[in-house]
Amino acid sequence: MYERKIPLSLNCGLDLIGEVLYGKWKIRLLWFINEGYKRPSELQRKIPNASRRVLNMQLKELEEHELIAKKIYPVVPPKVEYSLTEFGETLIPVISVLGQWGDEHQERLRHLILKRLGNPPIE
Amino acid sequence: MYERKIPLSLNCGLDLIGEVLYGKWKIRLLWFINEGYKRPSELQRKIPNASRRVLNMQLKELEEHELIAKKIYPVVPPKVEYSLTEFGETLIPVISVLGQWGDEHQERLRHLILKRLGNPPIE
DNA sequence: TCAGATACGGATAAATTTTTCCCCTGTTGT
DNA sequence: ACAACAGGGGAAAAATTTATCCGTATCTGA
Repeated sequence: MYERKIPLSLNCGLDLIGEVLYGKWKIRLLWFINEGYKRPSELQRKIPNASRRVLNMQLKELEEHELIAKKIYPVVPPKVEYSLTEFGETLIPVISVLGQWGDEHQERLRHLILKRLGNPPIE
Repeated sequence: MYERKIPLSLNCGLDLIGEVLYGKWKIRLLWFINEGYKRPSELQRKIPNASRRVLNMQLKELEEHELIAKKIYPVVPPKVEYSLTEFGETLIPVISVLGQWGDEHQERLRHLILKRLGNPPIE
């Protein structure tokens, strides 16, 4: 695994939540799992822009942070299901607040973001 | 400036808020500005782990996203003060929710994060 | 038998972000 | 005269995160 070279700060709550939520797709993974999309292949279809590899890596991190649980069914073809842990569920209202703010201000945000970026490739 | 090569997604509120809040120090900058630390040098002292350069860059992005306003006093030695815009203020409750979650679960989080990372350099 | 679905993971490359280093302006204090 | 502080910013290196490409398995349906 990658070995950090720059010191980590874990002083306040913001540092801590940042540590478990940073990662391009983590919030969306939590969200979709909460909505009932449990299997890796379902999640990959919900987030087609992400490479299969990163989703697996981020799922593993979420699991190591005890936000989700992974259940492997010993069947063939393989079947895996993720679910939120109790701890992970406490994060749902938080993510919901984030999403609401974004939704409430969508137009303004979209405009500001695009303005700042010139002509970025979208979607 | 850096020119994006990977497409941006701006579909849902989560994408949008992510776009303005991602950046290692942005949330903390907003927080400290809200607490009354307005001048660049004060902010740098509050966040000594960040390089001076990045703070300036992230402040500029926050400004372009209209979350903060920059006032330059034409005096010598130079004096600059940042403040939250009305728009930026709407984000404070959101950040507060993030911080609270992190605070509530600090012990568990600290433990989980350190466990996953082996022996990371801290602070 | 071959294509496709399910799932996992190593190695390497590319993209992106952050740090480091050096330089600029002008005033104040020693 | 010189260091320190106030505020900036360009260029390049380093750190970190994501993407791409490949290879592992077993079973099902055409």
